Amino acid sequence: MTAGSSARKRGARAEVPITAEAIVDTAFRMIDERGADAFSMRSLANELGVFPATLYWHVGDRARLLGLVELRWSEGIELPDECEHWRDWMLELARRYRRHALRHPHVARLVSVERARNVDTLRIPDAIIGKLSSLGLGDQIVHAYNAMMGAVRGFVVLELSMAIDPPPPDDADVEDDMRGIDPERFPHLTQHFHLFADRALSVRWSETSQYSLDESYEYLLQLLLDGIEGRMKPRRTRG
Amino acid sequence: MTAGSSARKRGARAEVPITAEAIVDTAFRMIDERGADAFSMRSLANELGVFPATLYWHVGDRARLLGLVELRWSEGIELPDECEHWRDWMLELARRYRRHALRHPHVARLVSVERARNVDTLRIPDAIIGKLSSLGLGDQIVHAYNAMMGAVRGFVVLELSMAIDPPPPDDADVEDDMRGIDPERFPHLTQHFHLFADRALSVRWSETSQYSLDESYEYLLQLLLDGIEGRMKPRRTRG
DNA sequence: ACCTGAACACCGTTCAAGT
DNA sequence: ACCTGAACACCGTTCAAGT
Repeated sequence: MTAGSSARKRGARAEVPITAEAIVDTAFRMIDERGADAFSMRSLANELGVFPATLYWHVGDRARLLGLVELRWSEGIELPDECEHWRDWMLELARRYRRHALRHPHVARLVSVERARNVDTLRIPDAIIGKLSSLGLGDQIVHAYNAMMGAVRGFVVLELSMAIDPPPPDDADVEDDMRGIDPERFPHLTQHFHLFADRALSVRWSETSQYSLDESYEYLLQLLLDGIEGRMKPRRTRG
Repeated sequence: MTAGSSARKRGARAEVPITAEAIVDTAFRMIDERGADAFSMRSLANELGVFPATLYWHVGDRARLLGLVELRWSEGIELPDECEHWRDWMLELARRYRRHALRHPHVARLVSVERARNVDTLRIPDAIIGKLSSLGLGDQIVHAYNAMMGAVRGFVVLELSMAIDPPPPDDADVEDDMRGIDPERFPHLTQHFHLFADRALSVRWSETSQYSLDESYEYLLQLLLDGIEGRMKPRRTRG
């Protein structure tokens, strides 16, 4: 009984037939509940009660499987109603994106980090382009798109990697890191430490910080949307 | 001669002594020149002519080694002169950061993606905080910092992952993907395809696209800096 | 202090062979 | 068409033992 508990005869079919869908399902659940480290082609096969080679028959290789997991994940994001004003629409989409990522941090991180062979939907990109195209941005539309996409997705990826990677689990190093930073080398951080402690990218340690980055995210979105708005009308680019 | 070409006697020292520095050096070079896949603790040990266990004695484990590689990489970023106006200073730093990342794409991606045990300098964060603190942002300073950090680093990470992950190497799929997108499902992308083709995040395929994201990056930076500037004076947040 | 040699417990992927 | 069983070529990490 190398694969699962019910040893099948060589070449016999599984009693409950394995499908690509069931594989993606289980992979998603494993990553979501037990973390990325608990997932491998072998552990997944074991969970399903089949041999690893079976997975390869159904979904290709690991990269393609992760592509399918990414697709399943992204389908969980619902687009806001079309009727909304573009600014509220964009704001709401960005919020939903981040909320969905924080709800499935392990999945969101793994698929955005590993070379997943793209089964990319273009569903969300297309919707964003649609909204932006009505703003009279001209050829700048592609830059507005890239700026939104890069900043929003990037922010969330960084947030996830801080939330997931356990910083060196040296017990009460918290206090050490806190007041232990060298005021000579890092004078500005020292001075404003009360504002940044456990609240800023690169200055965070407790994996589930009591302080979320909610406000910073909102701040970023306002910067982006204000900026795009300011470039809409034939008002000059700067000044 | 399992390790290197010159077989040493059991327990004998290496003729050229291995140091932590030499290990980080070689790791950096391997990742930089041959890509992340060519790097492993074993392949690195092999390159240095020692057994894997030697590395563990000098640098701890893989996560710590990557932390050191990250540190080495980040040291290659020089801070702009202090005398510059804050806006030009910030702009220049952001440009240098991206330039440095694009110069060492494999290193920059691997260390930003893998759980590297943080040997983080806080050199750059401290400098950024210093600049921001002179703008009269009040408590918003932490959000300005997070927004800049998240958007800039995030944009670059996404750009790198598109540049590195070889999209399915199906020869002239370029043309297939180009006009092959379903106009029913993705009407907006279809309509503005000439603007986005190979020029936008999620809509890029050739790994060394002739179109860079330079302009989009500049656009993003202007949005961010304009926004921060607009929130400096006791001028109201919106309107 | 520094390194070997071997072992442990894993990986992803391929493939002939079975039903 | 679908799955087994075994193999190939790797991993990261640990540890007793040597010098």
